[in-house]
Amino acid sequence: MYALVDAVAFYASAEKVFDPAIRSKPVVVLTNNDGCICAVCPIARKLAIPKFQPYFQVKKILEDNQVVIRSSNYELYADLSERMMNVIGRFCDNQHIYSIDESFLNFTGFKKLIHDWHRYGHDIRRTVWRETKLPVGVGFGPTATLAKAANHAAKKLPGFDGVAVIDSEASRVAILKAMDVQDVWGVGRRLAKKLKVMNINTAFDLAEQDPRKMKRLFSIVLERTVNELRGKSCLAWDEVRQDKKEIFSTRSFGERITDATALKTALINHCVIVARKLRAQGSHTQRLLMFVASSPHQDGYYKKSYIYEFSVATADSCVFANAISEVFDHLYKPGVRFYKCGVGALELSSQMFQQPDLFQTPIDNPKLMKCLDSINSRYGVGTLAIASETPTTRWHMKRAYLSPHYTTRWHNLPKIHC
DNA sequence: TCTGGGGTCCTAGGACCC
DNA sequence: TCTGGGGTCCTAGGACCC
Repeated sequence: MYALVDAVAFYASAEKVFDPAIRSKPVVVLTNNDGCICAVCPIARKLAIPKFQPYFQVKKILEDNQVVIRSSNYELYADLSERMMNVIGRFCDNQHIYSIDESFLNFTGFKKLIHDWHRYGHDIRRTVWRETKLPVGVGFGPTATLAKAANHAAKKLPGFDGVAVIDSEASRVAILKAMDVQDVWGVGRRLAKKLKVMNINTAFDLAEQDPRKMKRLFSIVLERTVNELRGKSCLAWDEVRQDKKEIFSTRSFGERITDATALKTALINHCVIVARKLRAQGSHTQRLLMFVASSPHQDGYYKKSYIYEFSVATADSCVFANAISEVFDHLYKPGVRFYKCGVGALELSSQMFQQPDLFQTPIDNPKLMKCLDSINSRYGVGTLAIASETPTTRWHMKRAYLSPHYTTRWHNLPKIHC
C-alpha cells in the first residue's frame, strides 16, 4: 500500500500559518518576480481565480474581490515543508519526499499492521494540522498513481473529508470513474485532448485501455500510467526516487539587465547551485549547458546557448565557474535586454565511476568541494562562496508582496501584541 | 533518367509536473 | 511604462557517417 500526502494549496496555506488574520480571506501567491499566480487557496478558488495566469492580467479581478496577494517566500515554505515532512515521516519509515509539499509513503513490509486506512489517514491529517497548522490531503492506493488519484479524490470530490482510500475493486472503480482523465498523474492538457477524441474521458476509461496499444499510439510513459491505474505497480519504489538525469538552475530577472558583469555573475550563481545539487546526489557531468535570453514576449527575441564539454566529468563549482568565464563572450551581446539565464548539467553519471584523463592533471578538487559542502551545510548555504559568485551589480527579484521570514530570521519572529 | 539504407548523435521543442 | 515561473524528461527530425 502506498500513500500520498500533500498540502492543500501549500504556498497559500503556508502564508496563513503565522497570519491568522488572513485565514478566512482569499489568498493567492505569485511566482518569482511576481510573474504569475502559482497558488490559490480554497476560498480564492471559489472566486474562479485561475492558476498560472500572468499577474498583471488578473490584477483587476484580484482587486475587485479583495484578494490577499503574497510574493513567493521560499525561505518560509522550505522551512515549513521540512517541519511538515518530519511529522508525516513519523507515520511510515519509508518516506519519499517528491516535491516541496508532497511525500509518498510506502507501507510494503511496514512494521505495524494497519486495519483501518481511513482512520490512519485522518490521524496523519490531524497530527500535521496540530503541529504545523498546515492542511493536508491523504490518498491511499496499491500503486503510486492510484495513491495520487485517491489523494485527488480526497481533496476534490464531495463526500471525502481529506482522506480517500483505494483498497478494493469497488473503491478503485468509483474513484476513477469520478475523475477526469486530465487529472490523472502523467496526463496533461495535450494528451487529455487527444484521449477525449478517442472517447476516453475519465480515469476509468483510461484504465480500461490496452496498455500495449497506448504505448504504440502514445508513449511508454502512458503505458506505465495505464498499468498503474489497473493496480500493477510500474513505478517501482526505487524508480519513483531515481537519481535525476539532468539538473538545471534558471531564473528570470526582476528587471531586464544589459550589464555583462551582472549577467556573468548570475550565470556563475546558477552553476554553483547546479554543482551543489550534483554533489548532493553523487553525480557529475561532462557537459554543462549555459544559456542567456531576452524576453520571448517581445520583438527581437535573442537566445544563445553553449554546451561546454569537460575532458573529465566533474561537479566542481570552480571548474564550472571557469568554464562560464571562458565562453561568456560567445553568449553576451551588448544592447540586449536580458530577461533570463540559466545553467544545466546534462548526461549525469555517478561519481563512483569517474574516468580520469591519463595525460592530464585533474581539473577538479573534490576535497575542496567536500570541505565547502560541509561548512555550508553546517552554517548555511552561502557561508562559503567562490569570489565570482558575489554580485558586483545587484539584480534583484521582484517581490512586492513578501511576507516576513517568520521561522528563519531572528528579526522576523512573529510578535504577539497583548 | 531516376532511384536508394541504416545507424548514431545532436538539438530544439513538446509535454508534463508543481 | 511595462509586466509573462521553474524543473525534468522524452522525442521527432535533421545532420552526418559509412
